[in-house]
Amino acid sequence: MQILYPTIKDVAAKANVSTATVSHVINNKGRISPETIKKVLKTIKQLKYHPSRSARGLASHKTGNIGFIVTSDHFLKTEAFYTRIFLGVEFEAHRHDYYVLLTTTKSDFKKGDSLPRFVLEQSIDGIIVAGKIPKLLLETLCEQKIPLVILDYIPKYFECSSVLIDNVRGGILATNHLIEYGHKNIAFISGEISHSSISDRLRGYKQALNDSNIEIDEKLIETSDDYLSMQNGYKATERLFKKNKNVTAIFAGNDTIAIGAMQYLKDNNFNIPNDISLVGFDDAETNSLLTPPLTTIQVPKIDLGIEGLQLLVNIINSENKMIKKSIVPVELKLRESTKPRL
Amino acid sequence: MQILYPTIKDVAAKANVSTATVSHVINNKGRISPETIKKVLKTIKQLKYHPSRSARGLASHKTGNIGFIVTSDHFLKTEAFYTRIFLGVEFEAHRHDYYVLLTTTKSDFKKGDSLPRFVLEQSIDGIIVAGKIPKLLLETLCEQKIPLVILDYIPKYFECSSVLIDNVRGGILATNHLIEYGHKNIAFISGEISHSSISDRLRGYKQALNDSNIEIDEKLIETSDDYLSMQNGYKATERLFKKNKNVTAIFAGNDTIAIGAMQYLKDNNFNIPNDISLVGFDDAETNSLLTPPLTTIQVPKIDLGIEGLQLLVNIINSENKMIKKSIVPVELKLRESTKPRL
DNA sequence: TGTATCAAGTTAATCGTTTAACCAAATAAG
DNA sequence: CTTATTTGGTTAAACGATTAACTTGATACA
Repeated sequence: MQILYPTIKDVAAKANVSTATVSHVINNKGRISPETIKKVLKTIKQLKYHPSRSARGLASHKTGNIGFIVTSDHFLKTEAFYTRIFLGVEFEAHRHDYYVLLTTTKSDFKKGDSLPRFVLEQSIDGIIVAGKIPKLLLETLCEQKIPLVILDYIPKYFECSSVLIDNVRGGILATNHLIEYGHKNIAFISGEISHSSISDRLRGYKQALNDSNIEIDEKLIETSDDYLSMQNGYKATERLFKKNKNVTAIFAGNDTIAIGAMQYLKDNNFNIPNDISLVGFDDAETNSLLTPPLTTIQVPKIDLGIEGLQLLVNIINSENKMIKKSIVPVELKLRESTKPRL
Repeated sequence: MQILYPTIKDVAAKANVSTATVSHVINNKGRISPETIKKVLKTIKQLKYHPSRSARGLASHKTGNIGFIVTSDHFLKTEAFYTRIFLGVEFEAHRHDYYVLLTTTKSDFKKGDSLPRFVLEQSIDGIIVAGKIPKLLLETLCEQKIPLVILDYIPKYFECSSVLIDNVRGGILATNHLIEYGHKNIAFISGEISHSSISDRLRGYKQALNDSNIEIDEKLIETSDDYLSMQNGYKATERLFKKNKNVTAIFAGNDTIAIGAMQYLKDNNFNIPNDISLVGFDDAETNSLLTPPLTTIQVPKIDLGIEGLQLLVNIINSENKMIKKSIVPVELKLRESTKPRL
């Protein structure tokens, strides 16, 4: 029933060489004369031959697949964010002739829980981890000695290759923007403050204030470790205004928090941007649909994925499995939720 | 360097049986006594053995992978829509122990262009096609005799297994909702009218009007074959109002078109929903962020993916490769962009 | 008692590559 | 003119499963 694909034997027979020669031509190995190479390549083309992945995998222990791991929590709650990273990875993988196997994992990985199937069944050559995953899982993965790159998260007490967003710089950009617009009472609100990305944004905020000789007022910093949801953005803003009456600008830890803040401000008859300027941090692509459109720090999620895959491919192809790190830049995306203070 | 995984031989040796017996136990084939099964399973657990995908693939011609094809155009322009479908497929694949290989393809597939790599390299057991893809590509895929399911699109002059959204019913629901709200001059606007999904929505619109004995006014129908973009939604609304002054409600072919319409209406000082009621058709998840939140027909994209994968697995496992079709229901999602006409 | 039948496994070929080890002819070196 | 080295391959053994065909001992049947 299934169509019969030509095998390496067919090519070898037709080209009057051994299968080893064909294999060598395909993989640019061994010593083959230019004429033979030409002849073999021509035959491959004629027969429309493509080596079987399974056979290659079995013989060479290279599968041509990359595993992509993200916790199901993250994926569901911040879908657009991780989806775009995945897309970046997938896009770049395509260029490098890899396929990406996506899997989600529980965020409460326990001892005895089994690793993603693609690890156990040895159907990947490397792993990309997107965002925070349980420490134990990460450790277990590293024990497998499979090349691994982690995106958008630095585990504490742990070294591994990673690609990060320049969160500190993003925090500085956002805060400086508000400072330049003449704001002095600039608040920072967020959830998940223990996540490296968020705490880095806060660090950027503080640094920018420092650099402008504005005193850091802890009452203007309203953080928690709750999830980055609209609800928690709403609540954080509520708490902020309970403690503080004279806020004129808010830098939110991410866009979802910002949308929650927006909601609170609308409910309490604050006008954005006339009364309050608001800056987010880009986890979503839909900010331009908001009223008013949200000024934010733009995170190149696709690029993050691309960079991650490139790094991984580098590691796979290099002998010395050294740890490499990379940081992708961010920029301010000016929209209508911020306004110079008169 | 790489950790050494146990092979079927290790299991066989330790359990004092042949590799064939182990294989039979794993695959529930052959005649093995309960005690032997128990013994083998125990050994497998002890050694933490997992069969290698590559080896299995080579020997049995089953890869455990599913290919997912979408045109890059669609994916980029309607990312959230296809992403969610992909997520549904991926989710269900996980349950069936499959992995999904995603690939994008150009929307102008020509004779001589090569098929997705996973087809050529035989690294998939079945294919899911999401949305409209070039006819020639679809035909070429079908020639390969690989089980295939197409989602959210029916090619003309072509039979294959598919899962579709109940677009006609969606059109009826949207239109009936407006009728029940007392609207008479209900417009339909859209792009891509030649796409089966859109033309079905229009059919639903017409049928609903008919059923309520409202005459169909062609001047109230403003369609084109342009892409479903906000810009084209804007333009379509503009054209609509040029021809027509007394529209009180608009049913848009999808949410993006609706957002474009919203923009036009705002720019021209129409109030939604007081002056004009607006209904979309759900391609996005972000409608609740709009002002006002958009009433729409909710499309269960995740379910569409799930259903698609189930159908595909059915086909893979069944002897007779007959064509199966499935339709997923839609429902009205009431928000604030529609209002009873006084 | 002799012969089928059946249960429970085993043997060995096979899937389509890769690759270490080998080889023959040509060239280079001394 | 030998002997070493290089060039351009080939041979055959893996890789780790699956599976058709076979075996062997037990049971059933006539």
